[in-house]
Amino acid sequence: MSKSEVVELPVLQEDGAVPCCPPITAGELSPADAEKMAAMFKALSDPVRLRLFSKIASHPGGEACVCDIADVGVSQPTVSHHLKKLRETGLLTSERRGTWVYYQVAPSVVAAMSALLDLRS
Amino acid sequence: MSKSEVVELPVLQEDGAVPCCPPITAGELSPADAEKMAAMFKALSDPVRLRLFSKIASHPGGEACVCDIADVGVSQPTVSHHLKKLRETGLLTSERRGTWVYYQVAPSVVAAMSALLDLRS
DNA sequence: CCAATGTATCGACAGGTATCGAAGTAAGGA
DNA sequence: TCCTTACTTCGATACCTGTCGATACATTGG
Repeated sequence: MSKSEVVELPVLQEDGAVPCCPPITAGELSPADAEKMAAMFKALSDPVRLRLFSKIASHPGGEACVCDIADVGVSQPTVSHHLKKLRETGLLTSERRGTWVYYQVAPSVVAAMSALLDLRS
Repeated sequence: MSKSEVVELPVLQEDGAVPCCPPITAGELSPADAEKMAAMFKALSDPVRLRLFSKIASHPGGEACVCDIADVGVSQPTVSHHLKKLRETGLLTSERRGTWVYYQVAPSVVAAMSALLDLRS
């Protein structure tokens, strides 16, 4: 849980080039690829999680303290629960700095999602 | 249910230019926008639905008969249930032609999703 | 060491959802 | 008209998920 190494979304290969799955319109998804992609979409399928993710992504540097984004209309434990889900899916990473915990958008997440949607053309 | 006019995803404006929601990284999402976007992601957050969508999207013309895509490892009623959800979300449209029912990818769905992910840069 | 603040985990509960078999509807052919 | 095929709807069930209050853990400051 408190690993210091970068945790990457199973969907995303750090290798730079090709994401896990072919573009969604390029051909029939394999069951395995569908499973991975669905997990990513699932993480963003809750309005509260989407707002948290958006708040972090739109912060300068793509990172924000929990205290800066916690105002989304649900209790503090619920915010923590959603952030954990986003972290487990690999969309966010977290880092403690003193009293506060900062969440960052995982590198190349948005770019990888774009690739899945076939934007190369 | 059997409307002949094109049913469009609430998330998507047919106007061509701007989708309902600003790019996810451009700023904090409003609660209302988050709700709409989450609904779209939710529709794609199930592996079976994602495979069905992918099968249709990768078919020539972006449409396919149910009989052509029903082989995804679940019962036929379950397939129908998932297709209904995709239709209700506005990602697919359906049309009966004689014995068979054809599902099509709703126009500009993928493009609109791309816009949400901020691919302008 | 203790208090205060920020964040995470736990346990419980209500509501949602994926799945199935069975039954219903629609179209075409004998 | 009746049967067959294609698909949808219905009802039931097991599981998953979002939410909360209470509690635990972590860090800083006194």
